[in-house]
Amino acid sequence: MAYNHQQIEKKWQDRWETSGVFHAKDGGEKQKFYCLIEFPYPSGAGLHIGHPRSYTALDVVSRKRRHQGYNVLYPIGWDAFGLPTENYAIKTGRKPQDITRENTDTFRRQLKSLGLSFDWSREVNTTDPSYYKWTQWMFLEFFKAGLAYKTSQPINWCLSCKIGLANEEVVNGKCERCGGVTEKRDKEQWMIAITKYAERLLEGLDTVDYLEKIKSQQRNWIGKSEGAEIDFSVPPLPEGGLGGVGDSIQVFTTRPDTIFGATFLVVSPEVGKKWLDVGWQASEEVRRYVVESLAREEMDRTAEGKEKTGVDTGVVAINPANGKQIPVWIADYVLGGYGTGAIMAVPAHDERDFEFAQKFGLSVVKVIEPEPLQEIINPDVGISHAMQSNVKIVSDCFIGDGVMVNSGDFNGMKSKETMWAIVDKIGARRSVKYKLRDWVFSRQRYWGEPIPLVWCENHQWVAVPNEQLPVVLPDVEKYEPTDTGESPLAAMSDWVNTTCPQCGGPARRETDTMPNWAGSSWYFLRYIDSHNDKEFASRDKLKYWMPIDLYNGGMEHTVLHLLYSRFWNKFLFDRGHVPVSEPYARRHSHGLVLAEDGTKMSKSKGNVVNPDEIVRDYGADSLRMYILFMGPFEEPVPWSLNGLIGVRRFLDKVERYVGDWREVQTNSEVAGVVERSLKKVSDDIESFKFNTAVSAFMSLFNEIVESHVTREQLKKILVVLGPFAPHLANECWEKIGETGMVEEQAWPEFDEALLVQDEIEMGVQVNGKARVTIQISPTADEATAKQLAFADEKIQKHLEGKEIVKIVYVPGRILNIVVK
RNA sequence: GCGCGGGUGGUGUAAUGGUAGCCACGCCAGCUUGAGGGGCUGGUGGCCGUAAGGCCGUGGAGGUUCAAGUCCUCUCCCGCGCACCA
Repeated sequence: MAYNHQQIEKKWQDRWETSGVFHAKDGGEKQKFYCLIEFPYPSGAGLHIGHPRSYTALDVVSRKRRHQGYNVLYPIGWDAFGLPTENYAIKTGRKPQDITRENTDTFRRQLKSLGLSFDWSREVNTTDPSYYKWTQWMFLEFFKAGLAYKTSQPINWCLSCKIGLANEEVVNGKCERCGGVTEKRDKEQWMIAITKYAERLLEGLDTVDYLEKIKSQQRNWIGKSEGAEIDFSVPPLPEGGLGGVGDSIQVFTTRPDTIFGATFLVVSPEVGKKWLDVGWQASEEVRRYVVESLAREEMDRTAEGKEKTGVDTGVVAINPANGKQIPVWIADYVLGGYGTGAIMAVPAHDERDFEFAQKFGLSVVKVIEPEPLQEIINPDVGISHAMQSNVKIVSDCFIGDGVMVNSGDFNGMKSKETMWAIVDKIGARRSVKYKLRDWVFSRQRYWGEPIPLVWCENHQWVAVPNEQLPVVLPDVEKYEPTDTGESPLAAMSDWVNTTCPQCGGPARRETDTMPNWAGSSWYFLRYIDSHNDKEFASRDKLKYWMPIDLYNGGMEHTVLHLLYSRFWNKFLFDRGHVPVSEPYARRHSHGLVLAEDGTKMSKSKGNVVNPDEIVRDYGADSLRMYILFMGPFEEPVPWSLNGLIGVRRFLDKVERYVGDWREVQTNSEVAGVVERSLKKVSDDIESFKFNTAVSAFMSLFNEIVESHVTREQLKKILVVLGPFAPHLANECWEKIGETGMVEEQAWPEFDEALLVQDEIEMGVQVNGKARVTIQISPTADEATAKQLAFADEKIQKHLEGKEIVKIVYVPGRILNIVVK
C-alpha cells in the first residue's frame, strides 16, 4: 500500500480535536444546520460495520455544509439503557453502570478512528442522572397533563425476559428482543396517551420531508379508518334472561353503505365477557367459548389461515336499515381492542364475514353490484383490459364500490355516494378509529429511568417535586427480574419507602422503570444544550437549532422511535417547551450492510466484519469511501472486502497523483472534466447518491491521470474530496504546500461556462437502432448534424436504396433517421 | 390480503423517454527485477464471424412512441412493513 494510513489518520484526527473545528456555535451570523444520526446503543459487541454507513453519509453532508459556511451541529451520544446490558450484568454479576462505561469507551474510540466530524463536546448519555433527570421531568409533564395514567390491563408478557412489552414490541406473538413466547397478563402499567395525538401525528406528516415509504409506514401504523358507529337494537326476549347485553349493540363499520346486507352481528369474546360479568344468562356453550378464546394467546388467535370459530349467542338484533331480525354471534375474529369490539357482518361484501357465513350457514345478501362495464373502461387502455379486470368481479364476495341493490330507497345509487346518507337516515354517527394504541410505558426491570412517582394512601400517585429530581437509580444487589412481575427495585425497601411530598406521610416509590424509548424520544433536544443544569435546554438555543434539518437512521426505527419522538416533541410543543411541532424537517433511512453472502451479519454465523480491523488494515478513508460506494444508500447491500480494496486502490492512486503532481499554469483540456465531475459530486451529496458521487471521483482521476492540473484545480478537487476521505485530502493539501486545513476552505463555485461541453459524442440511429456516433456541438443545428451523419460510410450503407421518411433530431441527444 | 420498494453482465451497480451496462469487483492477456490480494496497459453482456460487421439483449406478455430499462395495461418473482383493524 502506497501511503501509511495509520500515521496520517492519527495526525489529522489529533489536529481536528485540538483545533475544535467541528464544534458548533450556539448562534452567530452563520445559518444553522442541525444534522442528526440515531445515537447508538453501546452494545458489548462494539461498533457494527453498519453504523458507519449512516454516520459517514451524514458526515459528508455535515462537512459539505461547513464548507458552505453553515454553522453545523452534528452531535453524538449513547442510548445506553436497555436489556442486553442488564442481562450481561446479571450474567457477570457486574454493575450495568460499569459495563455501560466500558462499552461507551469502546464505541467512542471506534467512532473517533473513523474521522467523523462529531461535536464531541456535546456528548450525551441517557443513563447519566444529569440526563435522565430531564427524562423524568418530561414524564412528569405527561403525568401533570393527564396523559400518563396507570391502568390494569392485559399486557404482553415475555416469559423469558420477564418483562411487559408494548404492542409494538411483540412480533407475531413473539418478543421482539429475544424471540421468546409472550402471553397476556393483567398488570398495572403506566400508559401514555399517544392516541390523543393520532390525528396530529398523521397531519404532521404532510408538513415534513421524509422518504415516502417512511411516511406510509407511519400512516399504516396509526391506521386511521373513517366510518360510522351504528346501534343495533336488541328486543327483549319474552322469556327474559338477557340481562347484561343491554338494549342495543354498537358496531363500527367503514362500509355503512352495505348495511342492508348485514345478516348477522359478531361481537368479540371480550365484549361477551363483559356481558357475562354483568349478568347475562348465556348458554354453557357460549360461556365456554368466551373463556377459552380469551385464554388463548394472541398469536394463536390471529394466526393466518386459521379456521374461523364462533358460537351463536341466541340473542337477536334489529338491522336499523331494514328492520330485520338478525342473529348475534360471538367469534374471536372480531378483536376486542378495536372499534367497539363488535361488527355488523356483511358476508356478501367482506371476505372474513363471508368465510364465517359459509362455515356456519348464515345467509348472504348481495347489496352492491359492480359498476356497469362502460364505467370502468379506461380510454387509455381499451376495452380488452376492461374485460379482463371485470373477470375478477365475478366471485361470491365483492369488496369494491358499485351500484346499490336490495337496499330499499337506495337502490340504483352509487355505493360511494350513499355512505353518509345511509348513516344519517338510520341515525348512526360518523366515527373515526385508529389502530394506534396507548403506549405501555412501564417496565419491571432495573436498567431504566425510575418513574418519579410516589404512592401515598391519601393522595394516590404524587409526582416527585422537580427540585428532587433526578430520582437516582439505586445500587441493588441483584438485577434479576422477578416472576411476580415486580422490578428488582421493589426489593430495596430503603429506597422504596419514602414520604409523600404532599402530606409528609409514609409513601412508596413506583418501582417500575421506563422503556428505553424514553431517553431516545428527546435526546436531540439535549444535544442543543447538553450541559445545562437548569433546563433540559435553553429556550433561545432550542429556537436557534430546531428543527433538525436532516435526520438519518435505520428503517427498523421508522415506526416506533420516529413516532414516539414525534409525539414526545409535539407534546412538549403544546406545553410551550419547544419551539416547533415537528422535530425532523427531513428524514432519510439507510439500508443494512449485509454479510458477503447476502445474509444478515450475526455473531453466531461468524460473518461479522470488525470495523477496527478494516480501519487498521485499510484505513478509515477506505472504509468511509467504500461504504458510500457499495450501493444505493437506502438499499441493503452485501459487504465485499474486494470492493473495499478497490476503493483503497483508488485512494492510493489519488495519493500518487498528488505526489507526482507538477504545478502547471493552465490546463484547459481537463478544466471541463474537473468542473463537471466535482459538480456531479456536489449534487449527488444533496440527493443522497453517494455511490455515484464516489464513482464520479474515480472517473475524474481516470481522466486526469495522464496530465497535471493547475493548483486551483487540484485544490478544488481536494476540497470536494475532503468530506469523503478527510485524512487523505488534508495530507495531500499539506503536501502541495497549502496551509491550514481542508475543513477551513470554502466549497467551490462551479463555472457555468466550463460545465457545458462544446463537443460531445452523439449517437446516430437508423430506425431507432444505434449505428454510429458523431462528434458534434450539443447546440449544433439539424443541418450540421445531418451533414455529419450522412458523411459517415456506415450510415450511407444503411440508407442505401431506402427512402428517408423522417428525421428526428434532438440537439445534444440523438439523431434518428427513419427510412422505408 | 393491504401498503411500500425492487427484478439490468459472473458480482455490487449506473443510465433528465435519446448510443444499455458509468464506476468498481472478478476474470483474461501483456508489460514491469520487485515474493506476502504490488503497479501499469489492453480486453471482458450473449450468439454468429478470422475480421469488418451483423443479430439478440434490462423477469414475462402486450401497448404508446421516430425512439422504452425508463411511460401505460396485464402478469410472474423477490425484499420490507402491516395484517381477522370490520
